[in-house]
Amino acid sequence: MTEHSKVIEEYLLTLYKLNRAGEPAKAVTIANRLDTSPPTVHATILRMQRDGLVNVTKTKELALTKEGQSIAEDIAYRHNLSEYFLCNTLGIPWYEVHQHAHLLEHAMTPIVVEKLAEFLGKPEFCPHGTPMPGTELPENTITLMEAKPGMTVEVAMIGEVLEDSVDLMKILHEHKVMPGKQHKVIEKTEVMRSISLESKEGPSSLPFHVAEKIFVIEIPKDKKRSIQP
Amino acid sequence: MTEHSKVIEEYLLTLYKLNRAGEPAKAVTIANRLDTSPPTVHATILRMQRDGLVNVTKTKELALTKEGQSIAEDIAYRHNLSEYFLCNTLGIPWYEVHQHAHLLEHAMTPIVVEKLAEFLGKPEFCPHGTPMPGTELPENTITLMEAKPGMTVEVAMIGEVLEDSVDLMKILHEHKVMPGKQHKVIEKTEVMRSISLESKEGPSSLPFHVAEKIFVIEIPKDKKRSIQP
DNA sequence: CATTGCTGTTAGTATATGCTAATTTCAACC
DNA sequence: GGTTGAAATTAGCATATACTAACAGCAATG
Repeated sequence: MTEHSKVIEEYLLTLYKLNRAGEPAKAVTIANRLDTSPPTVHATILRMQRDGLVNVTKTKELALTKEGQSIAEDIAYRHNLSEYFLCNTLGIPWYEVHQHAHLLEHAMTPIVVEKLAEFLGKPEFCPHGTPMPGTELPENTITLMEAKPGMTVEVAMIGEVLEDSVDLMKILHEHKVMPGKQHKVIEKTEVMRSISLESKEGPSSLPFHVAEKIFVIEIPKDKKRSIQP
Repeated sequence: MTEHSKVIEEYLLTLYKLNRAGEPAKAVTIANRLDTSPPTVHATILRMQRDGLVNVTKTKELALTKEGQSIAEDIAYRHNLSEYFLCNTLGIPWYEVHQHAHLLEHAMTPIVVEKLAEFLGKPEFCPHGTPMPGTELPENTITLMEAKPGMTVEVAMIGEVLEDSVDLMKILHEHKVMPGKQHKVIEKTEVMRSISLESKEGPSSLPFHVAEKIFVIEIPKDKKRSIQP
């Protein structure tokens, strides 16, 4: 568990998130996500291989080593814990915390992590609904894309890819498409490539590529809005 | 107010602290404080000059520019605020917070600083008694070296130079030589080059070089221990 | 089967940060 | 006034992180 630079920590976290999202972990993907040139990514991955953090398969897939995985989980935890703190303790809007946590996650000593977790009551999900490493979303979680018209669903998690766009996040917030809120799926129109929803706050419409990254749980009819005032 | 690297922020903070302690700000001093070789310090200072953060006088003194000063104050504020948070909110011992804050101070966005300050109630002193930039110690503050035998003093601030040694800090803690605590000055022995104190917690003895860095306020006889249970 | 196009890789640079060894500068002291 | 010693500086080098331009490899597609 040596010390690693901010850059290396970013790469590890990116690989971790790609894994969790079930997306292939390739060098190009990192280049896109981190807005870095392919040669730079290439060189950095060579160093990470040298340092035993990743392995590169014959098909050029990047696989975290035991150590890489372990460090990545640590960073993800620090990130999610920071977000929880910023949102619930400091009152920064949930759709803005990501960017701030992005810096903090690299600046927390193990003691700070431990004490902060205690202070916050060992939360298991960040404000976007992302489970801490070691925790999982409920079995019956589906993406909003998979939800059928007529269903009432409760938002469980806003996919991490979406967090990078504050503008989009803000729109989701305005329509109350956020963890814990319930929405009824009205229709999915192929032509518009969008899904329309209806909630207490009014109607909204989300493009398919966004709906794919929003995870929800179906709410049986008789339990609708059980936790909504 | 461009973005500056962690390294540059460290240099700025070091210069700021040297200024406040009234010590001459030379390149060697930075080299010692930051445990960096003189050539490295030299090169870094050239970059800082180039970027308008410091000026070098004919006598090789390093002087912060307006901008350098402003950024340095900002960093000092983030540092002190972090320490206050770690100590008062998370319950990390006051003599250990410095090292953790050392990382956090470079990872706080303006919004986080603002919200954290509000949450903490805009504190004016860090756990070591260091005033936030803009705040000053009371006029009648003296160093423990200047206190006369027989005086009862209340510790106001543990000089920042001492914070780097956790071992020393821990000893100060064990003897309750910490902000807010009162001690009676028993004697100053030149031979031992140390000062002996006496408090409710018992006697203690501090070497001159440490006593020079501890700032205290004389407590008039009739007010002794007014705030101590 | 050959072309197209994405992905990966090499080559060549640049900057910030770090080091050691050697040299210069300058003030203080004999 | 000359010597000495600390401080500054130069030279030479190394590593991590970045870039562009150019090229290689390989799969999918016409």
